[in-house]
Amino acid sequence: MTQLDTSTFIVADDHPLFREALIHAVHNCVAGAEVLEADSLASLYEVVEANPHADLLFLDLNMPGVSGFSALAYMRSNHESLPTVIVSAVDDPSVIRRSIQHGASGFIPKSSPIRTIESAIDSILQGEVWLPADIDPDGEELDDEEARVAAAMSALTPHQFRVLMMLGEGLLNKQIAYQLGVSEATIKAHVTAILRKMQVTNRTQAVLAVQRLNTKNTVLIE
Amino acid sequence: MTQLDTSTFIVADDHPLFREALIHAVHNCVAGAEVLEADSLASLYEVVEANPHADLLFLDLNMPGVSGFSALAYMRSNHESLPTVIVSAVDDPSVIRRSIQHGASGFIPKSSPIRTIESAIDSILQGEVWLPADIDPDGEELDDEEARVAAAMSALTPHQFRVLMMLGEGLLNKQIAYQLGVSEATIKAHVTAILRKMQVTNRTQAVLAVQRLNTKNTVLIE
DNA sequence: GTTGCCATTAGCCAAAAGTCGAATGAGTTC
DNA sequence: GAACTCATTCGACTTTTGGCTAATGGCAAC
Repeated sequence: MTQLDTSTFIVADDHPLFREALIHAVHNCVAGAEVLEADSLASLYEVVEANPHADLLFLDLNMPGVSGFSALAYMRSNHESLPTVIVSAVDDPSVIRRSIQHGASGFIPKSSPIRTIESAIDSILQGEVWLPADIDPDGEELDDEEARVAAAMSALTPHQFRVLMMLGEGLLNKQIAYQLGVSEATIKAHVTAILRKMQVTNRTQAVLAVQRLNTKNTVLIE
Repeated sequence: MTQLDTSTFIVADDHPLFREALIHAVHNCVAGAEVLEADSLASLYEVVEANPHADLLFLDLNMPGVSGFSALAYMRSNHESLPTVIVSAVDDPSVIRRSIQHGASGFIPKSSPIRTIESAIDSILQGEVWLPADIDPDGEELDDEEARVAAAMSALTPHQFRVLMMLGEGLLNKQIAYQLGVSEATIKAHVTAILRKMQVTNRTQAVLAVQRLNTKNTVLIE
């Protein structure tokens, strides 16, 4: 059992039961650890901003508000000092490899036995990259387009990122403005900035770009 | 070798070499068969409409203009009498299963040996559903949302379908109008009809719906 | 402190998107 | 053949997008 004073962990997952199990595992690894929870992209922002010096983030790939590597790419560039471990029900080798390529410090399949999860946490706390036993992280290169999109998304500011995710739900500027509690003019300004940074000319293309970072993509270039 | 008089086959694949190989295999199975080719969604429309009584269509899942099950879903409902066999470089079990669930008469992985492909063609011509040896077609149910989208897309008219595919490329109404040689007003009318049938309120949402039928989707509902 | 970046907003404008109603023509039913 | 349905087409009209300018305040770097 690793012993760290007042370590802070963040568990971002929309499944309460699994969140609880993971928190339990963390406590077994680090006595007295403080664990914060988030069940959506929105709450993740709040928690991370309120605790900029957290030690480790456990991030589910699919939560309300994001699906896929978008949140990971964003987190890695906007909170570089916060190591992020992906925790996911999807355990496709390509998804695992891409998680690492997008900057994750590890990948824990939800199907892992508790013992395995705990030893994974231990390894990661010691600065190692932890992966399921049968995965070769260097299997394939990251698709060029995917890398380009991830880089573009990294350049987004926090608000821009949130807006982009909401574009990805097919929302109108007006709806986004209402949900974020700002004026529509603000959203338009953000959207314009997003389109520029993503190098696309309209919102539909921006959404298509984001889709490239979905877990769901199994690259199939020919 | 099955013997049929003046059988007509359509091979839709954007890879010329593979098209040729497949045509060769067809000729080996059916002497004197007529084989028509298409290398894109656009040319597929032309060929199918010019030959409404073709006997079998070999369809690649990923061609210029479509990617995923969209074309399959559309073909199955707009040309019910034309059996369609999916031919694809992707040989993920879930993709194979979904092909059948979307109405394909068989699935031939591009990696199959020629002998296997020929015996597959033979089986299919005799009305059987042919699958790679190791696939259980009843593995999993089709995702509800995916089925809903496929059903909605089946209700589209030929023009509406073409327009939807072009929306999926992020094109403007103006660009679609130009490519199809009609006025922008016509495209707008089509888009409105599409939005209604797909039960969404704007083009971005329509595009997101189409994405659900991409090969690339590995269903991950929780 | 100045400079730069971010977030916010307003206002204006042009372009694009979407809705409605209407005309045409093809095909079907009775 | 009259009545009907439906795909396709289009113009007129409204709403949404998106670009541009400009102004404000906050925060961080140098």
